Amino acid sequence: MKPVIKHPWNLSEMEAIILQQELASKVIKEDSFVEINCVAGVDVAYSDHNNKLIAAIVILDASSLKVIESVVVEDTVDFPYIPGLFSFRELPPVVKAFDQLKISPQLIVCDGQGLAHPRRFGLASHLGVIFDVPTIGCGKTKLLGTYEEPDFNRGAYSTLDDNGEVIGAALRTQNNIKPLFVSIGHRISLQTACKWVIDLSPNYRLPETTRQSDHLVRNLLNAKQ
DNA sequence: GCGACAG
DNA sequence: ATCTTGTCGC
Repeated sequence: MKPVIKHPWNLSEMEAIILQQELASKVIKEDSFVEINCVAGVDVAYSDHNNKLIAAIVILDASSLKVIESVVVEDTVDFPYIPGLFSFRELPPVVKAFDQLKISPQLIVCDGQGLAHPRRFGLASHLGVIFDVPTIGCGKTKLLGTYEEPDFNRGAYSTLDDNGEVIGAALRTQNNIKPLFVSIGHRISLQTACKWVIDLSPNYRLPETTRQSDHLVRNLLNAKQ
């Protein structure tokens, strides 16, 4: 699977911000897909000693949640961690990993925000726009915005707001645990995104997709030490 | 100026 | 992300 939009990644901070502003206009904030059979989960881990990132993608069958394909890629990092420019650090190895996949998913679940971003273009939106595939942003913590504590039962949610604009939701994926911050990535509405995240999180805080890819990268890191 | 700040 | 200390729940 290859990106529809190609652009350089080795940009200055200012160039990266300008590119985000250009690409942000391409984000589709409504449901725009036909059928979702396979869902991909993406996660990236950091190799301690060397200067490497490890990206893992897992593809699950949408109805059974069984893993049907997975790929792990190790790559160098050159972009620093800057809040708001996260995708320029973590997406290059993710794009390489997608290139090796046989199956093309109809939905991608990301560990990182989508619209819940200062320029409304977090990692999930960035990935969705360059591949033109529906994506959902899932953050364990928020980047910005305010929210009311949602009810404590699984499925309860409250909106994440920034200057009166709804940019995402604080969604309780399991009873009595911290909410997950869900936002639109691309080609999906917030309502549909939350519905998918609940369906993909039967036993865990994170969706099974990102949980499985998290396991993959951790196993590889442990095997190397 | 001060605090906050996806991973 | 990773590390650490203390607390609570299973």
